[in-house]
Amino acid sequence: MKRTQHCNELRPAHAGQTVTLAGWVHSRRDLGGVLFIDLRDREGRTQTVFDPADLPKEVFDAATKLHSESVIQISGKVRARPTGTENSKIPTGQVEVLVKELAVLNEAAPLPFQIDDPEAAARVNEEIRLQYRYLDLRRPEMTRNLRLRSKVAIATRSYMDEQGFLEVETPTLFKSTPEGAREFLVPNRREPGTFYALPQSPQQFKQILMVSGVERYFQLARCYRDEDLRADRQPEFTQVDIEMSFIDREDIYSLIEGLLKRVWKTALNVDVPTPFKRLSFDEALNRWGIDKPDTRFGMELVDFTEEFRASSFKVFAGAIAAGGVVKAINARGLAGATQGQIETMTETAKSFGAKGLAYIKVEKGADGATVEWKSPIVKFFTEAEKQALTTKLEIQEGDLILFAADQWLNACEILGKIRLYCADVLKAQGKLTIDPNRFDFLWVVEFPLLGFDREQNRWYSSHHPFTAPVAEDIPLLKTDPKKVRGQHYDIVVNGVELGGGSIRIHQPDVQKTIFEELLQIPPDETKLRFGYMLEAFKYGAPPHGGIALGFDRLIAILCGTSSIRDVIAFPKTAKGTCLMTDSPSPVSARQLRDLYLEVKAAKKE
RNA sequence: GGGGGUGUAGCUCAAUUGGUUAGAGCGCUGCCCUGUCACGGCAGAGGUUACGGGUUCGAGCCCCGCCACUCCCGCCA
Repeated sequence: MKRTQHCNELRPAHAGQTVTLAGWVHSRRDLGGVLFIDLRDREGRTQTVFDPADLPKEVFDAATKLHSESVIQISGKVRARPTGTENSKIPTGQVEVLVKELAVLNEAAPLPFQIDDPEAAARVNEEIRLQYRYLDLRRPEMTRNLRLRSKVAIATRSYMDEQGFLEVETPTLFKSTPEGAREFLVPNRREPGTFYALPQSPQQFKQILMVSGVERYFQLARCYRDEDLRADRQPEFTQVDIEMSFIDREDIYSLIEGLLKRVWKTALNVDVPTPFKRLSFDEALNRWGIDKPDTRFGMELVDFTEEFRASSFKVFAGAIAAGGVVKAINARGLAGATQGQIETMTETAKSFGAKGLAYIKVEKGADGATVEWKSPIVKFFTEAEKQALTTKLEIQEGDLILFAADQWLNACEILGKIRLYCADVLKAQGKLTIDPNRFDFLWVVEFPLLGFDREQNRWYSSHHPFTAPVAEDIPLLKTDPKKVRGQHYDIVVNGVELGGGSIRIHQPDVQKTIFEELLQIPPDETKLRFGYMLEAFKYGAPPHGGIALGFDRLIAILCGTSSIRDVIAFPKTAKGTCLMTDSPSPVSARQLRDLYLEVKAAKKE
């Protein structure tokens, strides 16, 4: 071994021992005579002392020339630091190593950015951090993220093993199934014109594994989707993929609650209370206007449909007459919203097809004593209507009331977006604070199985076509598909969708109804795309279901970062490129020829 | 595909809103300094203001285009 201890190991008890350490030059403090070098490795750092009175001149001179991040190995004697020079900021601060020997293992060139100052390094442009990712990853914050990710992966594996699950790997060279996300394609050299696709998820393989009798499957599976990226979306990402046989929804809930309890305990030493709250899709929309509510703050949606049914304010009464609803939220403390902020919210409403956004600013009146409702619409309201608003929204001075009048889903979603926007504004103003250690876990259940696509005039699966309907709703499939609830569940924490899954259809006739009658996929196409699955299901398919958790998002939440790039060792940019390796990149004419491919796009300069 | 933001020294940022020779901190180079730990002090080098056009007597700043990074919408069964 090139070292006897790591850089976070030496304590006063080691005094007198001769040790060898190796690592990176974290910082150098040359006082002209004595020279200090902080040596850093993965575990921490240790101060080493070079004393010219005690060292050959060549060794001391070599030490004075060392650059930050050069890799060195030193040997010397551990000693307690002289009284008054201890450093309480680091765990090894009571001791230092008096260097006798120095070996420069690798001399570092001047750095493209500093990594020894955490605050400065965190502000460095991400473009440069990605280009020199190996330097970025040396920063303790990034090392911590990698370490936490590893711990959670291992905790997940051991929990799943304890629960009787088998870890099974599934192919990444898969069949193209052009439903859902756009796929990455891999040309097949052996038969020109045919392609593999990288899987969007191991969905079909894991269901086949249930037919195989595996009963309990899991995998930390790499998934690939060729869609545009976001802070929480990468073209390749990792899922904790799970599938079980002979179970109901309740079994999945308790399994995942146990897993997350274990993960939070392992990663943060936090005890997560279980079971988690459960919300129906309807309730989530009704109260928070979104199917992944952040319940760490209030500002819930309040319904005023009955109060305004006969209103002389035609915008509201008209929406209700057309079968819609009137809902409102109270953004407490936001009466001082700027014109720009109101404008932003109005644009949000309009993007959902609303004509505008009705609001009331509740401010101190001109006389300074009474409270005045400043709003273009309040003149249309009766006293009874105003009274209802005051009571149900608990209106007081400083409030901003925002309305949506539209079809139920649309009205909810508009206010759901605006609620989150208001929360951001209030957070920025310091009027809303959320405990960073608070985690509001909840299940959202009873999603509608199907949605209706007006443009294509057909139904589509709101989750995926293998999701089982709630048993008692099966008769409705042929009479009133809209009312059919799916056995689908999402796990949500703090407004982030951590994962989702469903109990699957295991009866071929139900599956056939979904494919052919509702999704209107022609039988021959069904056979082409899913034939092997339907075939497999003919030979004894157990009832089964599963779930997939976004592992990168999970780690990001645990690390307290909003970008999953911070928890992936080598992430890609928003355009899907790798700045370190400069990929994707062109290939040789020969490679293309081997694949029988021709590039038709104009060459870029 | 659409919208917003950013791009000035190796890094992080300034540049009095179109006006003389584009500055600072850190880093880098050299010198000084024997108890520092973001060591300190002195001196120095370092710029095609992302790139390409345009307007102007004059552009880092205004206009057009383009590239990269980033955030959002669409998209992500």
